[in-house]
Amino acid sequence: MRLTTRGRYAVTAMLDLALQAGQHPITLAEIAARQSISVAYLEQLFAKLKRKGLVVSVRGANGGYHLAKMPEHINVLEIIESVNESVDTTRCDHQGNCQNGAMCLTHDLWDDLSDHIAQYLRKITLLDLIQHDRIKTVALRQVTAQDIPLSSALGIR
Amino acid sequence: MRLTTRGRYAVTAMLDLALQAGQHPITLAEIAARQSISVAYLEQLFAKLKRKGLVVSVRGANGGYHLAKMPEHINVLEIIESVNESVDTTRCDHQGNCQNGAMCLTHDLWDDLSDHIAQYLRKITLLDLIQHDRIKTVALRQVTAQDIPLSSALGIR
DNA sequence: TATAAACTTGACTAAAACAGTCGGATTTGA
DNA sequence: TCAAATCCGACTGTTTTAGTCAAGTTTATA
Repeated sequence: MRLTTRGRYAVTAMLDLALQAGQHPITLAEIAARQSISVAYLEQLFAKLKRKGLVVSVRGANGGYHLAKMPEHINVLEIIESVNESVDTTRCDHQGNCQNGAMCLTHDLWDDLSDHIAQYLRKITLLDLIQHDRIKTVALRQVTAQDIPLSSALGIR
Repeated sequence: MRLTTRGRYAVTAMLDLALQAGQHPITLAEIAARQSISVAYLEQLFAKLKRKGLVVSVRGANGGYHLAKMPEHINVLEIIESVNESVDTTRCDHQGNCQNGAMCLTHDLWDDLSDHIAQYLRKITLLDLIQHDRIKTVALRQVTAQDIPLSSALGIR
């Protein structure tokens, strides 16, 4: 388990995709502009997200990306694991080369921690993130958001 | 929060120190032999552990290290943070340069996760680790352990 | 049917972190 | 005195991170 800015970018981009979801696909250029990530870097990340089946692409003009599943069926753990790929490699790999009991113990400790983190992140879906932060997100959204009335986004009517 | 082999080595070494605790200080050479870590690397780690007040040193011949506190008052989090020093630097540092709501959201997500991990690790003390793994540890300990009867270590009488 | 918009792929790079090593200096018990 | 031990700073090779760059392929649409 590695927690770096790459994982943060991936979650941010996926969240952006979820927030902008509609009929037409979303281009990386749009996400890049909104989230201040270079298109080239997003390409790298989305290649992995696509490979893991989290997004689907539409090639050619007017192409872009969609979420492959509903926001409530995509959790944060799978996003992070998609871009970081190698899940934690414990030195003493499950058995074998433990020098003695103490060595094995810290292995278990690390293993338990990994499970704990994984469980925590697996429970958080994109929908949770959208709902938790909807008001702030919409309020600060840039001019491109004019297609969504602020009042309805805020739940006012 | 970084979780690497450095942190694992530090916890292993501290646990070794706790298990061997007695009147005379424990040398790095002993720990190195038991845990298969080079003395040079241990020196680097123990310099940081000492700086953070987790161990005390005795210089000169017959010198070595002691735990600075009782095992129940040393938790895993402080050991890891001692050797990794830089606690997680979130790109969007608490406020300021958040490009928009979505960016801020992932910042919060990451922050919450860090808290969660920290809480988990802070609850685990060296004493917990000793007690949890006492049997295996003692059973596999090397020849130097002849001073502790296996039966008593196993709780048999 | 051009053509421009968009994804796709693979190679490349600078900087940082990791995982140590090495040489020497200092301290101190015996 | 001398050997055992900590202390200290500099150094190094490898891996990962965080990207960039160039050259494709695909496809809607004018």
